[in-house]
Amino acid sequence: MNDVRNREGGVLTKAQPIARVTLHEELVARLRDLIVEGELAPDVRVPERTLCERFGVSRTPLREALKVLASEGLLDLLPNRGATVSRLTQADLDEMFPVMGALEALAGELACTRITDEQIAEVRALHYQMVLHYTRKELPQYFRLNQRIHEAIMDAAGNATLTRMYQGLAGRIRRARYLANMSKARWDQAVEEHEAILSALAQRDAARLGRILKQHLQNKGETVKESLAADGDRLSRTA
Amino acid sequence: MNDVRNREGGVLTKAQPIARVTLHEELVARLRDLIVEGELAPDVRVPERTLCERFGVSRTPLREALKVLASEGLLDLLPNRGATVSRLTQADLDEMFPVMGALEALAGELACTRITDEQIAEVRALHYQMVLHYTRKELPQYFRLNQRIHEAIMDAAGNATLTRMYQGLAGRIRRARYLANMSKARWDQAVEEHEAILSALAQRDAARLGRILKQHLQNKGETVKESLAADGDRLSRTA
DNA sequence: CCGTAGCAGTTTGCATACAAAATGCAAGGT
DNA sequence: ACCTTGCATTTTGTATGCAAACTGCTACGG
Repeated sequence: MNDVRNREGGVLTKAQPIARVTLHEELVARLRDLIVEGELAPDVRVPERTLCERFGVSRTPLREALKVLASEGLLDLLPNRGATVSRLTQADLDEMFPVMGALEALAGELACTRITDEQIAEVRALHYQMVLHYTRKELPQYFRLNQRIHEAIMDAAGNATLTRMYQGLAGRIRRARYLANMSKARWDQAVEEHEAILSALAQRDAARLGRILKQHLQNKGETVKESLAADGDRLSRTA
Repeated sequence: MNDVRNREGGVLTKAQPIARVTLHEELVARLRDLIVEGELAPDVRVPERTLCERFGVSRTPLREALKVLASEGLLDLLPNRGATVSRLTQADLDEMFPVMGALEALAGELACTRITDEQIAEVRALHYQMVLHYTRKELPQYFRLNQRIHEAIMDAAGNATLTRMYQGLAGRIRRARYLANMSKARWDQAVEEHEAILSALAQRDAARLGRILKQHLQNKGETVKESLAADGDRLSRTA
């Protein structure tokens, strides 16, 4: 599919469009990474000039990138006073997790109606790999697999609009999750919930999967909250 | 609250920050209106120069605004080939209404847990005013009140993150609703659903309100779909 | 001693300038 | 007649320049 016929009737498989990325596009991606990974601290003014030198570009594309990131909520732009990484407060997180819950619950419900057996098998594979990391107490790998499972369900939902909103929110939350740890009890609970997620998905039980995911996200929120409370607020002081 | 004490102990009510709006900010708002109201047709290239002359600004702030609107999904930006208003396809709408349903359902549930009697009274007032317009078959006024009711519930939910995502999606959907009409049966049904919404909200029955709103949005989606099917696809050819 | 005013340096907002890419058209070839 | 090719024009992407706003410091006055 997606082939094209030229005049003589010969078939030309449509080539991948050459990836020509404009500077501002690239800058948006790079800056987003810097912010998510905490390299740029919240509330610290980052002069445009500094960033320009860092990336070797002029101010014009950089400013375009800043505007985009501000509209995504990662930066705050004060007129005539430049950009700061927006601080993620506890209140922000309290707001974000319920929204994530609603989006993921919808994704789960939609996924149940259209997921293929192959896709379920893939989620199952990811799941068991994740459980393996759990038994080995490998938290970073666990997180990575965890994220991939949620993304796989999101993909199976087949709703690009939903995915976009999910990714936007997930990107902001990830900043917090970078710092968060997990108590043993929470980790046990999360894995149990993932067992239930897999089971509901395999049975294509939309209502149940929706409920579980909503609860799962609420618990994730609690986990992050506990972790931050324990740590002291590292979100503020990360260099 | 939010007052500030100066050195002598006198109270200074914190004044509204002077609205100094930068050009690109203003441009984002104005362009958004042009797009939502259909003044700029989908898929038509709009050269930057034209817009610059229209607004009397240079290309720099205009381009910053274009990047933001593109990140909101209202524009498509093709490298070296400028901006076009993104076409709202039937498939897009099919994706958007379920997401709206999930967001509004969450808003309803949250609202039930924190809404005050005064806020309920206000929603009730809006509701009866809306019903009045319904009995008089005043569709535009009906739409306006309808929108305000949904926004009032959103406000009552007290979740700024949720509100932002809702507004973003609502802005895009509104483009379609501008053109949509309603059959008598659909209109009757919508008003009935709004009665149920008011009732559930007044009883602060979160679960029920959530279910009703989700269904309500699904029906709205069906209504728009029918309307577009009847009209032929006006979204494509609006001048 | 504290507080304010004024000034130099910095930073931002916007306009303009220039290079690369795309578009449209006309001339030439098949 | 159609398709290709090359060139002039338009449009976009990025860099630079300039004026206005902000920042921090010093000096002056109470």
